[in-house]
Amino acid sequence: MRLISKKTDYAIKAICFIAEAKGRVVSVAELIREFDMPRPFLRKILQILKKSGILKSYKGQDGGFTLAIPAREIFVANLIKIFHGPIKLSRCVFKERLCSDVKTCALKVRIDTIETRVARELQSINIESLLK
Amino acid sequence: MRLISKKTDYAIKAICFIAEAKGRVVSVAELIREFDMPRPFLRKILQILKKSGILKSYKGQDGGFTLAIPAREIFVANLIKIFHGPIKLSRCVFKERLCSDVKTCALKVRIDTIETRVARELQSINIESLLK
DNA sequence: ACAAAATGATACCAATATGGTATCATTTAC
DNA sequence: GTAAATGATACCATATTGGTATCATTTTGT
Ligand code: FES
Ligand code: FES
Repeated sequence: MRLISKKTDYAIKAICFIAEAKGRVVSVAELIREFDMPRPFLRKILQILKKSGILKSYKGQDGGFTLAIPAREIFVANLIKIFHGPIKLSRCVFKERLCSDVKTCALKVRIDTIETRVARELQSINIESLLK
Repeated sequence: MRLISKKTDYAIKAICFIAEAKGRVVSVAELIREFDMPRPFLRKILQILKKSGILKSYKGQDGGFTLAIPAREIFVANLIKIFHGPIKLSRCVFKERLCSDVKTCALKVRIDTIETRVARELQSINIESLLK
């Protein structure tokens, strides 16, 4: 049970590095020189980030990536969502007929509360706040 | 990413039912009559709960399970721990050499804060509070 | 024109965690 | 002694996550 998977973690590190380059185009080659990540895996991650509108990419020699939006507007919650879908920590396995009243189910209510709080906190962490 | 897996959910439901029987011995047969759970899977879960000291078991005809400790003292966090180990939502994939200073790593600090809060809240939900 | 260096797209495989089954041994009540 | 229950254990199925491989496309520099 993890909030931050490897994908998310690699993504955060890469985005931070790209953010610190302040507009200079950063290639995968440069990133793996900096971090110890599997090259093809990182490539896949960056491609997804590009498709999601977090990064801009430049093909060809001297190509690479830059941020597509300011670091201040990229949130950890966004990244988790991109790789793992919406944050849903509980998922009741009992259908209507088994839980006497889903609306007021004590367990569901309490787990949902925790879930909402976690989601809000993850939404409050932006990349800018993680830079040196 | 879920806080409550099927194992945990089944366990909670079963424990609640056993708690509501107020000391009467409850068999797996009775539980699957009440809930729609796969019999061998539920058996495995109950065996683990027994080994963990949550349930007491009685073999032989008319056997089954009762609570080993009061419902008030069984917490959702305990059950998650039994089936999935300690609650660790983050797990940094970067070793010392990559994170400039693990002690003050901004990401780690913030995720750890969330984790601690979640763990505390799950620790505050006991089975008694989930009974009808 | 062409080669080198980069990303784009896509298919595939590996490892792990979770969900679930099957079988036989043991105990107990009647 | 038999039926009905749990104990123990090995095994399998499915989903998620982590990771590789390959080829196509684009761009830069000579
Ligand atoms: S048991 Fe799932 S909502 Fe109550
Ligand atoms: S990157 Fe893991 S502790 Fe900082």
